[in-house]
Amino acid sequence: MWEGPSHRIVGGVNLTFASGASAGTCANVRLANFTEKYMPARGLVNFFSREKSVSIRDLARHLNISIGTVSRALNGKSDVNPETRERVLQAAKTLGYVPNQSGRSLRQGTTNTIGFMIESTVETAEIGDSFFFMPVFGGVQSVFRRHQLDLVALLCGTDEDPGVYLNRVVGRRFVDGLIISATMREDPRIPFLLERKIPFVALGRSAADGSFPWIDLDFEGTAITAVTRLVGFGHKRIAVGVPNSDVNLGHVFLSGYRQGLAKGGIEFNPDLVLAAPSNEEGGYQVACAMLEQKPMPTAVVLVNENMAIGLYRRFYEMGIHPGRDIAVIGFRESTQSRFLSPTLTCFRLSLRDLGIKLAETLLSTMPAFENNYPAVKSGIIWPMELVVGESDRPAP
Amino acid sequence: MWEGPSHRIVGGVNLTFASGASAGTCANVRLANFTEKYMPARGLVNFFSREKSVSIRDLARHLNISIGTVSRALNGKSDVNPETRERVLQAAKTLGYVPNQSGRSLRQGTTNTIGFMIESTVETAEIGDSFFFMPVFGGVQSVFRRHQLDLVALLCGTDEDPGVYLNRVVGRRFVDGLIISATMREDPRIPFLLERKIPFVALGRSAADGSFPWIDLDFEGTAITAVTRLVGFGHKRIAVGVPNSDVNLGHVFLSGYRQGLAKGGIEFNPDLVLAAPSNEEGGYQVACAMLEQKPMPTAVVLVNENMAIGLYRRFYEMGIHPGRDIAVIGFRESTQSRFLSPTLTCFRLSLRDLGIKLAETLLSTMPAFENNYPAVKSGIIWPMELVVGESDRPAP
DNA sequence: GTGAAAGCGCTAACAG
DNA sequence: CTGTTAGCGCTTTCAC
Repeated sequence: MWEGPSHRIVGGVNLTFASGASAGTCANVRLANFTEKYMPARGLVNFFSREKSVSIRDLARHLNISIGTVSRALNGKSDVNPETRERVLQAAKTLGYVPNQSGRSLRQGTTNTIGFMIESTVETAEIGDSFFFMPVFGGVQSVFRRHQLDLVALLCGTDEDPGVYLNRVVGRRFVDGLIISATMREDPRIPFLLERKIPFVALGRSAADGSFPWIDLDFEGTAITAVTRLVGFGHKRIAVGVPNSDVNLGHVFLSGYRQGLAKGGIEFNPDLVLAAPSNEEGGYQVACAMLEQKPMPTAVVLVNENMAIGLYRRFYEMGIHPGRDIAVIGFRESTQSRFLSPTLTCFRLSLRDLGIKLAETLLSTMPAFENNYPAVKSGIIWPMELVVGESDRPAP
Repeated sequence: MWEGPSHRIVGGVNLTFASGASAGTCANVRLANFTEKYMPARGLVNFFSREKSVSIRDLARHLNISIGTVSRALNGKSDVNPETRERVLQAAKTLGYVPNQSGRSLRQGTTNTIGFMIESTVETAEIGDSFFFMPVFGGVQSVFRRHQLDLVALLCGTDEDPGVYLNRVVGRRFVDGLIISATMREDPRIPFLLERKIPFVALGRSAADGSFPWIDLDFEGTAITAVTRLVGFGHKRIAVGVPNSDVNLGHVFLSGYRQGLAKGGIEFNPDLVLAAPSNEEGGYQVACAMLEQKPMPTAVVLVNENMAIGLYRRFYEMGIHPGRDIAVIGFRESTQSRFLSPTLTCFRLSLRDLGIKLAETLLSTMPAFENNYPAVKSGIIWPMELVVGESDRPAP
């Protein structure tokens, strides 16, 4: 993992400073030497029929043994002659046999597939950049592979109700378990899954009555840390950018913001709570709202790092420089936040580790795997460490 | 769709200018009023058993008719008494019946599921930001919904070979069709899918011998347009940032770059071709490489808009301002490129429409749907229109 | 217009 | 250790 030297990591008691003002490294630039031209496509063939694939019966016939034995050999059952097993495995390989999942699922009642439900609506995609999800997926998969489980992302379209979608997915027995994200404050998916006894874990808390397995980023802690840091710099008017949807993390973040203020002896001012979409445009709007206030806040804490880009832009248009004229603390460290100018003060976490924990938590709730994973006793709040950038240095 | 007024859209013969220097809008900022604190989770219940779901047999028993009739009623067959159908539908609703997909698939040989294969490796995720994929997914789904097809994203992990993964997905009969992305110059997935006669469409050309259905962004045309524009501004030393992987779009983009140079009467200089990862860090590296050259190129064309962020950063560190001291043209217009400072000159496309076309192209190759969709005669190059930002105005 | 029955590919139970 | 068989849930003949 590449790390920009201009960030100082502040985690727990450790405080490290890096030298230099450079955000990146110049290593690994290679000159390309592509000379060939791409080949234009010719006419298209038609795809009329799917080839019949080889079934377990074909395999058995080919080996002149029964399908039961083949099945047992393939599934690693103990009561099968090693030599026979070898022959079966060999034949399976040469014939290109892959078990039909529908057949297995129908028989076993499991699909060996886990779904990660992500919503593609703009509003709910609070943490929805793929450079968020991709490493999380990677971590999840690294665990699932050990158990021959496949991960698929379930894409609930904009024009479909998440509840209806979930009902279909669950009813069809499409997956053995679910990871849900973008948890709402009141999220009907949770009682639904609990009632159906579908194993699941939520990426994000909710306010739902009744408990369920979840992991959430430390929105509360980061907000407290950020506000406390700004108060320490002498800031008094600290704005906060929160989502304008009912996604629960907004409530949690705001709670932390208020706790941080209280800790610093500063009175909460509702006018400084600015709700906007958790993206670049939302950040632009937050900056606009700040500019209208008199006196203008001297600092702002954002629930989402993408907001920083739009916020920077609006301030840039006004000749206001973050880190010089105003203090900005973003949320999650991302490639972008490292390469912004000025680099963004924000919080770091290992998305891959988060994915691993999500997977382990899910498996601990599944009958087939619970022996391998200790039951999670309660929700998990994922710690994040402060990464000091250039955007929040000045005291007012 | 929100549109930043500072961009002038230049598409075909139309040329529109917007006034003002603002990149965004201040509308729709709402003050939040979240007062309640989130509820902490209590202890966890254990999830030991999945509830037995209602089968078609249960439904039949409940209605005192045969399962065959129930099936026909649910599937909209004509030879069923309207009254009976009504009773069945009603009962299905009240009992919460959802057909088991494995049963259907086993019987019908289709899964009613389409897979969109995305690779989570950093290197291959050339166009891998979710604000790319999400709208594409949305478009795809809007078409699939008409045919009761579900879209799932197939996540090929970093530690798994795409070929092995694809083989498993296909062999298991997990999906009826596939959309593959991040097409490599020589992509073994393509002959594999062609040979197995699995319906698919590729997002991205390849150099593969033999034809197949694909849609690709106009990397060639955009490169030509960008270079021609820069040449028109008087630039002579124009660098190009391309991917450092074998993803085919790099070759195509470079081809367009060379064509643009040739058109402008400028000799191709291999030293100006800079290969780097298609992300912020890569852009940083490209800027580094440019800074080392003497004389420094006066303009640069990037194959990926994320590179612009890192490139901006490196130039910022050196006090070099894009749009004033150097000309930058990025690739795809994104929320980020609109909110960068200066805004990025780049190219616009409708990702949703792209998704729609992908879906339609795929369906045209599937026996069950080909009647509804005209066969695509060859690969499709998706047009993009120039969006003039602030990053490329000056002639040197 | 409906019921009965076969069978998709697979695994598990049981008999030998 | 291996073969036989039942049956997972569903759709689709075919008979009536």
